[in-house]
Amino acid sequence: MAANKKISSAVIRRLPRYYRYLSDLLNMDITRISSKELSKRMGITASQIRQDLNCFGGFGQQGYGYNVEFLYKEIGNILGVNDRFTTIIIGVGNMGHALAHYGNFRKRGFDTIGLFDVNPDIIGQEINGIKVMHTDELESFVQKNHVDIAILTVPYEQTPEVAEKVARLGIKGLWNFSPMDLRLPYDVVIENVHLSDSLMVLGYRTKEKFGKSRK
Amino acid sequence: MAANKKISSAVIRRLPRYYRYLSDLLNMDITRISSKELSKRMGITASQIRQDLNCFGGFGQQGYGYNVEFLYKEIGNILGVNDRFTTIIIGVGNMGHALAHYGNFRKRGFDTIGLFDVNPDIIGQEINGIKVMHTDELESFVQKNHVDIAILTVPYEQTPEVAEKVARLGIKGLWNFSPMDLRLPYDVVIENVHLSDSLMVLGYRTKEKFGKSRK
DNA sequence: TAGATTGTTAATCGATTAACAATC
DNA sequence: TAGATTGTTAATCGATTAACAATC
Repeated sequence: MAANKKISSAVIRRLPRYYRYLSDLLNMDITRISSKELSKRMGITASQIRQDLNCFGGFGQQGYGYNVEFLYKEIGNILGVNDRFTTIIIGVGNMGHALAHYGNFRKRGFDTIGLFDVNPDIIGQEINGIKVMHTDELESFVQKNHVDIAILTVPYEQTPEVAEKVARLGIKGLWNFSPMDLRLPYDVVIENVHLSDSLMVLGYRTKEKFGKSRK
Repeated sequence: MAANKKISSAVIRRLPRYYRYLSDLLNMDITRISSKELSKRMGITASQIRQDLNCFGGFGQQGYGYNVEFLYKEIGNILGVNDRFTTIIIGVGNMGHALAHYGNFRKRGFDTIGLFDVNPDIIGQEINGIKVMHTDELESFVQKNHVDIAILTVPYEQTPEVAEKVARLGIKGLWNFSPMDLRLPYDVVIENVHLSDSLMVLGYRTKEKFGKSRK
């Protein structure tokens, strides 16, 4: 039976990964799995799997392992898949556009309910049944609709300003795609997606492993 | 003077972040910075900064700190910004499209030299001066052009197959946007960008911190 | 029951932080 | 020179792994 110690960031970041693997197992009609077998599939230790899961509860059974469907649902609940988070996308450029089209988020518990931009060419366009509104309408929209998470895909220079505005309106989660670390004087959870950082790490590792000769 | 011990993943992942902050300092015409001052800006300890940098060399000077421009260039070199990595994008859907347009990669050392898709409506389109080719032309393209990194933005089901093809052609770096962990029987460096995972972590943290009442 | 596998405690490993001598 | 700040070693902290009693 799990205690409620502070759960570390490392553990939390592994949860979506467990969720994906369990989803795959379900699709393969596998009904039970041991930490040992799962460890082989995921490339992590069985010990870590059991430790991680026991942060949240005893989901397994001695001598049996874990019931895949049960564990899948439990992790889904921990992650809030059934809580349904409402999201808005601010900045419907190429990246915002791509995210608006990405169907996978819905399966994971996120419903996009608003799109915002300042470009008149884009405003009024409909994506996945949602009309792009002018960012000026953001405030009244947020007053009428509960918004959990704002996805920020605005140009670099505008990011701090828009982020502050969003935080001031009381939105509690912020998914930031700009290559800057936001720090806000508001009580907001921020998750950064620094794509260039990720690419640079890949470049470094490729170079480190295979060298880099050509210009 | 740094030894050449194995540099940990944690350190490497911080390099692009240092690079960004140094770039900002340069833009603010700040010529020197101490680890203490940088630590305040970045929200990490000065000790960590000095430890990290000393994995690669003694870039500072006692009593002075670090020369911003020099350090910026050194980290740039470590990351390979001047080595110029060539990249191709496979799958020019919404995400591939967004990445093809994203100018930031060039500044960080990456040149997109090829775009590939199988959709006849997309093939022949030009993005940033590059024509989208059919994926069938991939092999001959890679034989004629040195490609360091393949960016995979193909649909979920096709990802393993395309990844394998790319690896077989000798491409050494693979940036994967599909929500699956690729494992290949080839010597390839893989960096995953699991956007839904990141969003789920944000959802979890928002819920954890502020609760989640509404459906 | 015997075998398997969990939940959990203890041991290990690695990363972060603190401290300080070296030195600009 | 005196003050500041690095580079680096040592101490601490936290995360991962190992071990095993509990138990299905």
